[in-house]
Amino acid sequence: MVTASKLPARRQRILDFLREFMPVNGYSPTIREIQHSCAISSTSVVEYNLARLEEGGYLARRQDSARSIELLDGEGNPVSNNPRVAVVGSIAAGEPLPVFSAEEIPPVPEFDHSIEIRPALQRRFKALYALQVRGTSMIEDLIDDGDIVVIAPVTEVADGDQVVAWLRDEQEATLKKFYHHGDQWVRLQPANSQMRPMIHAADNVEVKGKVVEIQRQLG
Amino acid sequence: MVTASKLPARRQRILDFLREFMPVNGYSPTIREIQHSCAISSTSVVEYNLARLEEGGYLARRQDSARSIELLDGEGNPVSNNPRVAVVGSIAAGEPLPVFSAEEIPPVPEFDHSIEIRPALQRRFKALYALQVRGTSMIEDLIDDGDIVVIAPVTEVADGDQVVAWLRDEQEATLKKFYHHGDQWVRLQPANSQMRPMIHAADNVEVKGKVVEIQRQLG
DNA sequence: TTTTATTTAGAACATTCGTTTGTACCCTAT
DNA sequence: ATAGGGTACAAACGAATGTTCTAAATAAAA
Repeated sequence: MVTASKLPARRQRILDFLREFMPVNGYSPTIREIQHSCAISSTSVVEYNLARLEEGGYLARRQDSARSIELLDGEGNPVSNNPRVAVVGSIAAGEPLPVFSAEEIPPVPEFDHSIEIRPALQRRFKALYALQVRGTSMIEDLIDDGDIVVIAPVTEVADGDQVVAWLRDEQEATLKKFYHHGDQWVRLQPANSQMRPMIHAADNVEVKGKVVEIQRQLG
Repeated sequence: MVTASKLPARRQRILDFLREFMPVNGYSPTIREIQHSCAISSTSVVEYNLARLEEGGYLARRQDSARSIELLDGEGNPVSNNPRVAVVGSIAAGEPLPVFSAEEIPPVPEFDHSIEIRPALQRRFKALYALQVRGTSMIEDLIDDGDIVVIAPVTEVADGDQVVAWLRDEQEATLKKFYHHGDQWVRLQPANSQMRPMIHAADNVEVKGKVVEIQRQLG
């Protein structure tokens, strides 16, 4: 039985991470994945807290078995884990995206906002996240203001792909169509005839991922 | 693509074991568990056959990751209780839709084509189906030629909803935006300024459902 | 404060488990 | 027969991953 008492911060953070990770990925993280995602110095700390959580009825594990954590509900039944991805922020042409200020895609976003995705998507790509589109720079590709795009963090993209491009010098992320432009340059093209394509030095452009799904709010 | 050809006995046995083990346990067995359960002398034989099964589209695995086997169906989609809806046909302005010649939405379509949807959708609506859009009559609502729209078979719709409307007299189904037009009339409006709205007698228009999701094929 | 329980830390260990390599077997077609 | 593809075997490797131990730090209780 899950007691309602408050958990220590560390333990709560681990639990939060599990509740985010497992629906998104469809499988359990390893102890070391928990360790790194929760900024814990030792696997033994993770092990210790997992043991406490198991005692508390929050989860169950199999002995000696990799990726065997199962989240439980208040009655000790396994909780369903439909795939979700976190909406980690918004993106638009030229608008800075502080989330990407480092080079990493945020593994544990503080957002409590996530969207459900088709299970097929999570299988095709290792990690996914979502961004809400601001503005109509991709309107001719039928991506509207307010739409949510699901991003696969791939670095290899083909011409014409809709990509999240990180501009190193400008420290900005933008959603654009990607085209090679000679060897040393890339063209980032809005899907909006009122906006100009931007040519950038290839080494100033870091492709953070590409759009693999668009979700629109419908009545 | 899964070929219909018969598998070697060993390989079939492995597949059978997976299909029995995974739904029951909710997770994938390891190579060595397969090995022992199928009385195989070496892990490399399991590995070899798993590779063949993966090539054949029977399953998918993650590289270097324990317990990562996932079973797939004939279309490379996951075998699971993940919600799917049948793509029962295509729809466009003025184009007949024989599927609706009767009044029923086909509950168990013979189609071999279906798409996966977010589980949340299935929870919200009782029955769902999908149509592939032909033409650009809804382009200004960002529904493109080739897009697949998921339809919830509701009869009550609000002005502005994107609906599948069945025209009794014309025996046609069309995808349009729906507006009341006085008491006895409805206006079916394309989202395309080059096309005209159509005014119909209310009792000639049968709303078959409304669009609740749009899926677009992306690279 | 003193005492006790809880939590964190670091390191090493042991096992699990996917992967690779080399060889042999068994068919079928040439 | 022989060559080649498909399959099976055995062994070993190495990375991934759960486990354990000891000590220190911290929080809670007395």
